[in-house]
Amino acid sequence: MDRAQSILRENGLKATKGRLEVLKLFIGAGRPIAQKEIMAMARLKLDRASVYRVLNAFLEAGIIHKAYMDGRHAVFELPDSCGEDHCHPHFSCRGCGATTCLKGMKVYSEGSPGKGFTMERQKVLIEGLCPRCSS
Amino acid sequence: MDRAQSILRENGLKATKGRLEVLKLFIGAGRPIAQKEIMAMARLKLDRASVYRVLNAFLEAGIIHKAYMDGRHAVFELPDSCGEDHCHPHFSCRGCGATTCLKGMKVYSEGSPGKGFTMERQKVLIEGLCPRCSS
DNA sequence: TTATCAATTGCAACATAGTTGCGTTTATGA
DNA sequence: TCATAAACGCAACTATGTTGCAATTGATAA
Repeated sequence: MDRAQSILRENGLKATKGRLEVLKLFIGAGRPIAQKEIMAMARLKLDRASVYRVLNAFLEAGIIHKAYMDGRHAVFELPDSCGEDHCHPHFSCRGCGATTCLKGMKVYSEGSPGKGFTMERQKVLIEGLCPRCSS
Repeated sequence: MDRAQSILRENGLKATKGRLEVLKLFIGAGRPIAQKEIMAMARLKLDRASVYRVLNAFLEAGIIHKAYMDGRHAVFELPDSCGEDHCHPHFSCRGCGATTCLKGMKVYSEGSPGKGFTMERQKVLIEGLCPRCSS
């Protein structure tokens, strides 16, 4: 029927109310969101523990990934166009705290980390002021 | 007398036992460290709250800066060679959890974040396996 | 050197993010 | 429809970090 349902099925996860709700929020948001926001946006009441379990199940299945840590809490997003090993940078606004994906930017690294280091993933977080808070 | 003392004086901070101890640990470590490590390495007993207050005082004064968030806890370091707006990337080992500064690497970004965004700081965290955990 | 006073500390309580155990409910597949 | 394993809600717990307050201590001035 809908996209959420088929994503869950593809990943061998039961299509429970909570999972559908959370997944639809991710699809609808189109930007990285945190557990707190999920609780606030969800129409049906979800238990905090259950939301974390849903997030962990999604993470394990690769349905979402951890965009970055914002202060003390994690921010998650659908992988969309980014691969596991290299993703678009994220922008975090110092003013309003909002998160944006900078899909138009690419980040290159120069030099090598050193002998013996195996690089698996690169996370880039850019901090500053968003258009609304800049003016 | 010693470097720690003069750093505190330059920044108008009282040279208390706790501050000297924490600052010496940073100087001695030569790598990013977390509050937990500070508690473990400190010879004289320091209160958890006091360590956080020392860290916050140092952050405010610019003596240290937050290298990045590792899971749920922050990792701090002396700024050394890196400016406020752009710093060397950090390497976090998936195996042993150790943190390393990749001072030999530089990170460039291509493209612009979009109209109206003001970029202030860029944080790069590279995850993978360190030489010891790779073999 | 000693007195003074604001800054700092230690303790305890609190806040927040995330996890876990357990009994109950629910989605799936036979 | 029924059986069953997975998922859920609740409550308790862990870990990181913060805050209020009384006691202590470092820097300055006498």
